[in-house]
Amino acid sequence: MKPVRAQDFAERVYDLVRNCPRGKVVSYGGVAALLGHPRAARAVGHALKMLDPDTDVPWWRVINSRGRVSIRGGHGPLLQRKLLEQEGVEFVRDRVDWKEYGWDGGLSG
DNA sequence: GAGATGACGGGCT
DNA sequence: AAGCCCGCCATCT
Repeated sequence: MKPVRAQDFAERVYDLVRNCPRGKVVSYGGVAALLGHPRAARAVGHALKMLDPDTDVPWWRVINSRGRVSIRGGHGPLLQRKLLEQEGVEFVRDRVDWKEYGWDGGLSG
């Protein structure tokens, strides 16, 4: 058994987000729960925050439990919304419908 | 080691 | 519905 380092947590987040099918979205809490840490939603946000602009992780598919973009300030939220719309995700009242685009963690995509 | 921060979530007012 | 507070976890200073 290889010891689980804190840094690995971020890697697990990236690996899971990479599994998120195109055109779908998942919440921070959802990612955390799938990783075995249902209360580590904030930690997931940190992991994505540390990502580089050249990363291959679809961080934009991760939003908050309200179906809203959590990033504040700058072009961050605008970029995320644009990327999602490019994948077919529709925004209603600046929100995404979970029963329509919500990802349950399975390979349904 | 301790304190503060944040791309969160749920509950209460 | 909108705003405020507390709890949770990982990272940074």
